[in-house]
Amino acid sequence: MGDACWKNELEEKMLLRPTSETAMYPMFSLWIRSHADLPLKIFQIVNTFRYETKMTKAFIRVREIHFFEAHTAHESYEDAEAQVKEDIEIAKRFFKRLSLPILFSRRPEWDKFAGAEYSIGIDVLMPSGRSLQVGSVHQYRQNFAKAFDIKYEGLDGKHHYCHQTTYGMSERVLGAVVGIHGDDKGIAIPSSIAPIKVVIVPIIFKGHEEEVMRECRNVEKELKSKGISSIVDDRDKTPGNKFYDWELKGVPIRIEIGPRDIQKGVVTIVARDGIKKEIARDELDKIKKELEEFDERLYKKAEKFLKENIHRIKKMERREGIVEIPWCGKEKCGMKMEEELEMKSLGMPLEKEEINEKCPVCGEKAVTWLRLARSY
RNA sequence: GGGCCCGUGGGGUAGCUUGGUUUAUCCUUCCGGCUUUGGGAGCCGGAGACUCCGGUUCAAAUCCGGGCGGGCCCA
Repeated sequence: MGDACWKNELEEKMLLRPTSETAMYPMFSLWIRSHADLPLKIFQIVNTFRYETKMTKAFIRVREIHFFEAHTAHESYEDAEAQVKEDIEIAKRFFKRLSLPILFSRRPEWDKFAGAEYSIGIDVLMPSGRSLQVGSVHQYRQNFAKAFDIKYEGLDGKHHYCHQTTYGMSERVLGAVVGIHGDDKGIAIPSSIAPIKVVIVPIIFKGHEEEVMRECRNVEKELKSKGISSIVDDRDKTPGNKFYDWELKGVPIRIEIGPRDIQKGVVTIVARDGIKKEIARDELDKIKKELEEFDERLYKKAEKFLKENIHRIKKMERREGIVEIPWCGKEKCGMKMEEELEMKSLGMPLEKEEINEKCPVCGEKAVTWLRLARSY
């Protein structure tokens, strides 16, 4: 950041902090005395500022980043490795709940976090065809422990350096939700995070006002008692107007209740993605399943897009989305691919896989696939 | 870091080139009323703006300089 920031007096006084590692690890070295203190797992939410003057993009490239991150310290490399595996499992569950398909890639050496033994990036593919990193897991081994003197006394009575990991995400996750699930009508929010899961729109006809409103209130009350957050839209607007409004805001399910529904003993439900059906008035429990199915459709749609846009290619070839190219593992060849394809490396797939291809740059035997994409 | 563009009611805009007949246009929004309601209804009434500072001029939303804010491309 250098003098760019304090050359001129700022309107707001600000305090700059160094990286989390630098701020936290001197404390780790005080807190950690013996193996009984391990594993140590610290979670924090912290805002970091990046010197971005131009090219900011809401959620995706911001000056103030809202990070949430986990720092762990362990006795052994194996314990730290187990933590990394657990982090990956947590990420799978977390992003699945957001209906976001993700890719794990082990970043190439030249692109790992400085000080890490290795870094795993969690990426999504945005509708623009560009990848977006939404999370990272780092294995630090003893690198930081040695730098910050983080030691514990083991059962053997000797002092050992800890093994550390970190795991973090930011509001980019929201950018991914909005970008991937959004459409021309507005955003679509998976039910797991939708503040309002169901909106009830009364379809009022002259002479049925009270009857319809009463029914709407009853349905609302019932849904709430089942733990489904819902509201009745009783504004003085036409139903069509309300439909557009709630679609813009991304509410997963809309319930329409009019005289016809009451007469038939049903409610009409329409999911944010357009699926419409009637369910019996006394089977409102089914809404829960409808919400799950909505989330699953969001996921499937995004997964289909991701799969259709991952291209395994054997020679240097420009494609939209993400490419996977056989790679010998040499930095020089990786750089060449980045340069020629005008893409950045995401890294290697975590899953080990036999590969009988040749690196298209040097012609030597490939040891892995290298993923590349235009990224944010 | 280099280059380019833009700031007009809550949102979107016209007006700016050629300064003055503009009480600053239109759509939307918001408030009140009547009426209507199964995909953006209608009528009546009301509210709401020239980013800031300086300059030129009889006169500035309009021209000039700067600040602040925003956007895009390149590194």
